Amino acid sequence: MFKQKVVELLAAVGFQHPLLEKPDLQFGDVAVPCFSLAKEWKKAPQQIAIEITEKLRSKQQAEPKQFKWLSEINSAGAYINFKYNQSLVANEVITTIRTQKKKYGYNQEGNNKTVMVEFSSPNTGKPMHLGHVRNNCLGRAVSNLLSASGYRVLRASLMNDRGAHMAKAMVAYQHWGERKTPASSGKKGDHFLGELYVKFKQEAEKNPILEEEAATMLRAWEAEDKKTIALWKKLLSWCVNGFNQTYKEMGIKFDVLYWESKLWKQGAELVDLGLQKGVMEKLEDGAITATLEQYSIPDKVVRRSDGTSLYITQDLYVAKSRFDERNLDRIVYVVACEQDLHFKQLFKILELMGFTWAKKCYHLSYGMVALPDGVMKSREGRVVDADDLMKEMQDLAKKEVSRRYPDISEEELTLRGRAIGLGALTFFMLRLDPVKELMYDPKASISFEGETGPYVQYSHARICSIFEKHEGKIPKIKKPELLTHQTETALVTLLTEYPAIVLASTKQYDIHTLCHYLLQLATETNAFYGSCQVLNVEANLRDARLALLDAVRIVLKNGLGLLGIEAPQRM
RNA sequence: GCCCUGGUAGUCUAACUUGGACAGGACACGGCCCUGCGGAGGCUGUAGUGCGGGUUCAAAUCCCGUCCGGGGCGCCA
Repeated sequence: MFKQKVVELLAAVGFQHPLLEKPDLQFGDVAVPCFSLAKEWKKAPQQIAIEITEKLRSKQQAEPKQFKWLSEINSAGAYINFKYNQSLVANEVITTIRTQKKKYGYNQEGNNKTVMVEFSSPNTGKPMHLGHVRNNCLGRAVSNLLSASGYRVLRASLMNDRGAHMAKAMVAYQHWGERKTPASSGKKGDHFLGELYVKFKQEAEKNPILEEEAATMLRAWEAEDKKTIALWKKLLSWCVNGFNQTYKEMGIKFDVLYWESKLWKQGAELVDLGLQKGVMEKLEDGAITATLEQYSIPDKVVRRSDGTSLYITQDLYVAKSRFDERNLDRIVYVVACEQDLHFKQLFKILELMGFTWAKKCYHLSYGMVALPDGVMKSREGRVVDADDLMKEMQDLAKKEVSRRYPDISEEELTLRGRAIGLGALTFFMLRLDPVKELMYDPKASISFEGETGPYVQYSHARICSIFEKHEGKIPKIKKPELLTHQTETALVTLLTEYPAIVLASTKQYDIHTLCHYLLQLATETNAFYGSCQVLNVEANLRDARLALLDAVRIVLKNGLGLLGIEAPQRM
């Protein structure tokens, strides 16, 4: 909120569009490099910095009121450094945070426009794995961030509930299911099916006839054979029940579910339209392809020679129907980088078809999640199962908690274990730039030291503990000018930056930026304790520090909330 | 083979869009703080831009080449 004032000040002395940087503490709170003006003004940047600083200072003398939020303006080399009037800034930011509470950091960038975020989109018939965990975490965080930026968010998932993988599970069930059910065997529905799927893979290697059976099963499904459909529905409902348990465990909810089984034939009229518009052309054997070669993208077949449609045909249809029906401002597809080309083709076709909303489609691509010894592939049987992983993390967290608090109740232990275990997992998934491949190292992920979710949660809980010691009293800030220690002013400055971090994180889908901000805030808070006492000091100073910590606590909780992580009061 | 993407200390990573003040942080390793308002902490030391060119007053950042990793190139999803 004060950066904007700096921009205005500079504009008043003829420096348009300055770049604001965060300098080293010794220099000030905001720094502006003058290199960009060197050419235009035909002067050395150092000289420019001195001149602008002089101008600002004389302005400051003329109208001191306008500058009361600034304490110093200095030039240093090619930089102009601004130092805030700390007590004024501290008072304003702390009061703002404590007034807005949960809403601090929100903005109205979205202006209530609607965005759909499609994520997760699992294949039924197999349980979710580590890759889905990253996807779910990203999808949830992006949704939360967009929501905080004033968008109406529709969380959507496209369930891939038909096709070869389901047919195989169905064949496997007929052979080896022995009339068992998830309930009778005490298994989660998706795991129950997952085991059948693996069984099919193993048996099919020995007995190729099974593949033919699966193909027959798929044809029967497509022909809507009654018995086949009944079997499919039974297996599907088991699987969906299983998924719902996983989503519940993660705390993820969807607003809209799409079912491939209801959509897979759609899109024919778009292909006809594409032909009319010359975006698509018929091949010799009757298949139809979108011609993209002139845009350096490989052509893409959108209708088979037998007249049936393909996955991308469905995607074309689904995109159009979403924009037609829901007045969307944007769709964000959270899908792994394997499908980069698919989305490139999809978006290009939509654009060539003349849909103006095509440019509002965004593929949030993320790198593969790997195990230390190679990439995860379900058929290799080295899958890290999502449910197992979440349970493992919670067990580890519980172990840590009970080691520290042996007398804790089982109920409380479960709550904390859940918050900490899932927090660790979620933060681990979100702390990296999405384009980077993520190596899932079980040992590193369970560590509670370093750049982790539990570290941020710990900082929050530690503040809560101080308030508890103070009998829950939350004082007003009376003398913000007492917050003069280096660690205090650093915290205040960090707090002012939070809304800008949220906005930047949202605009660029850079969730890891928010993660790093929270780590920094947590580190700075812990450093603060090292040099400042809170409760055992004079009352006005104590209250000022408590007010500061209260604001930090709110921001930590808000930030973790956006990431989809709980902020427990005790750990 | 072609296309996309990444390469930053022993390991992982930030900054790359918009080139600028000693490349920021974490883990590991070494030293210190050890009856603390929660040590799940703080302070501190060592150590880094794959390689080769180019543009620029200035390059981790932009351009070209090269090497290495990952992904993709189906009338599969």
